[in-house]
Amino acid sequence: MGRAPCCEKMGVKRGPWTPEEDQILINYINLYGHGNWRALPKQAGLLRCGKSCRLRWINYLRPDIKRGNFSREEEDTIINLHEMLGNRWSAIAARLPGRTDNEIKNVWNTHLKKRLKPNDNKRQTKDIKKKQAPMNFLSPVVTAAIMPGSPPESSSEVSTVTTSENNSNMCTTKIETHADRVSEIDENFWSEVLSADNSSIGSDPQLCHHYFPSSPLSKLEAANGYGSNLYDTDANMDFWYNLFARVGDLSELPEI
DNA sequence: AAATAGCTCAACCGCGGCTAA
DNA sequence: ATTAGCCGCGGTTGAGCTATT
Repeated sequence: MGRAPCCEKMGVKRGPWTPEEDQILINYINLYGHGNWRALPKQAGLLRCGKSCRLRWINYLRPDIKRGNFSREEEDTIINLHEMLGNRWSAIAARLPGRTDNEIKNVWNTHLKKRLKPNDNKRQTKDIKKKQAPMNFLSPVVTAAIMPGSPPESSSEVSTVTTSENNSNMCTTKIETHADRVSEIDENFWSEVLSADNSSIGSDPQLCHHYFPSSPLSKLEAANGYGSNLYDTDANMDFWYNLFARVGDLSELPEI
């Protein structure tokens, strides 16, 4: 059975929004919010379907929208995130404050895709190096635990073994890269991660779950629930990316 | 100046996920 | 367990703008 159309085609206006319609929508949402998009147009007195109203608000009228051209930093962020996430525009947008998924999708399709094409390989190498840069928001102790030596030369050299032990409140995680490159990370490591500054950390728990289903975090979570706190608070993509880049080949990150 | 090709981006479409009945 | 409705997402479209011929 097919789904009913989102709105009746008869009597519903389509196409570009007029300033008057914008104002009506803004006024209504400012007064009553947007609990029910489907009911909104009727209540606000707009001859639009709810979907159209939602789109207009999300992509254009929201007060926190950043207008104007993308900075070089924003473009680089999009490129990096796209490399990891693919066409998950909303996930990418979540990490670019003030930018919408639609806008990012447009920028990617019109500019960035073309820009990347000629020297894709060079770009990827550069980006991977960038991702493996030291994490300044962590202490030298933790950084050293994550980055015990130079990065592995090739994926074939890397073996990943992750274990976690739970002795009441004590939690120890071993990350082995080569057999001769073993780091022990004690509970101070995780405490430090938990207390890391939000502004520098950001959050993307979903991404961590996607990328690192068998990560130390997941194992910790299974062992004593410690990891679940991390997911709920400061799961930082770059941080985890760097961490697990140490224990596995970047190119072997699981597909989302 | 006119025609046309290329580009941009707001808006639409259809699908899948989620949830309540 | 099934169905219906809503929301959000990603892909696509097309009007309007700009550059080129």
